[in-house]
Amino acid sequence: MDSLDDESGGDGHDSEGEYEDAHGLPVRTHIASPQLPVLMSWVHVGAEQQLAHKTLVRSAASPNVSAGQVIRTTNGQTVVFTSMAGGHGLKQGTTQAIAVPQAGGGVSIVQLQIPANQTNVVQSVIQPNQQSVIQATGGAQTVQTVQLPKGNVILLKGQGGQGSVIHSADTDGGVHHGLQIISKSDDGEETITPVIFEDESRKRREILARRPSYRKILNDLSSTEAAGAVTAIPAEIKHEEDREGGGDGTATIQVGGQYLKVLPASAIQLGSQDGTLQGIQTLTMTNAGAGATGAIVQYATQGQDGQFYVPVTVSAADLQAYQIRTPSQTGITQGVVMTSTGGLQGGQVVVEEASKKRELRLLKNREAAKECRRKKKEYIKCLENRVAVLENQNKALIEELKSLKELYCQKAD
DNA sequence: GTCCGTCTTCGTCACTATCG
DNA sequence: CGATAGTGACGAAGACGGAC
Repeated sequence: MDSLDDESGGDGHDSEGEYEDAHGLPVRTHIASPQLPVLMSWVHVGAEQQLAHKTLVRSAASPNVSAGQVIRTTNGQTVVFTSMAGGHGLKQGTTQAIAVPQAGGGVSIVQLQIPANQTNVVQSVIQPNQQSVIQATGGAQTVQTVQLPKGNVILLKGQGGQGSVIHSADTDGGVHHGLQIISKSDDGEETITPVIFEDESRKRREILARRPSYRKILNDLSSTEAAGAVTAIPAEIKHEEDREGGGDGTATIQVGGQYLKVLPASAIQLGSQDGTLQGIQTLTMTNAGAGATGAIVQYATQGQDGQFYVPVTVSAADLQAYQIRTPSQTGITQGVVMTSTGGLQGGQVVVEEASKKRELRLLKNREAAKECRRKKKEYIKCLENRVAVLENQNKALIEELKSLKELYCQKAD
């Protein structure tokens, strides 16, 4: 682990460590607190703070949260937890856990044990993907060493010298915690964004129980992301490449989810984006020649209920409109209108529009599916995180109970 | 190296909820 | 009521590990 590097901050309890993040940038971490950093909610730092990662910090501490925690980044890379004295902070003599979800996956559980009757300064060197240590000093002498699980990172990372400060102002008896993020740009301009904490984790759990979908669960996050705000996210909160539909310049017709490549020679070939055909097997159209009076369209379909309607004979003089329908399960009719008066120019516009419309829809749906899966992953991760946190809490409570029992027995003796 | 089973990821479809 | 987003279900493709 890196050496600890004490440094006095505004409250006199600052100390910090340094490591390189995943991008090779130096990240200095700093956790200092006479009590423990007690963040009862997910703290999300949006893009407007120019942070490379979402910052999610949560503590599984008791609902009695004291005001005065500070999470500070210097050049966007230093994290400071500071809890001011007073308020309804963590009780001394307890063990607390901070769960830190990782941007690349995984969750770090930081467990901090606070000795009784001592002033606690928690010093930390948090190293990614390494076993790290938080030291909590009690008073002048006592040092409590707490191990962080592998892979822990408190992600508060800025870019280009930008820094962010999450500051909690003391408020009314610790009931509400007016945390703020102060983003400092290169020119020294400060942007203060309030951190909205919901009151209790229990409330959030209840919300979770009522929420049937990831959308709703993550609604808070989404809204705050859009606003660029830093806000509390329910405890159960919470990217990629696209494949563009290729176009070879040939007009395509969309029929029942398939693509018909329209060739100038009045021949229609069936094709799909991935070369496979579902349901529609063949579609051939032959013109008897430029002067011919008829066109024969053969359309064979297989599977589903692929009904279709095609004119079998058409007059060259007429505006020939072929409408091929494959009533899908949704009832959406994907019609194709094409003219065959010597060419397919007029129909190509319509065809292209339909094709583009479909491609756009597929693209959007693709994106939506990705986003949905991402949220689902996050959701599952958060549930797992909650389990870990609650297990830690449970362990701590058991320990506390044990010690109280011992104390009681001693007094009884 | 090959085959096979399992797992993961992704695209698509179908359906529902929501919104204007 | 139509457009859109969200999500479950399904299948395809690839990765991966184990058995041979």
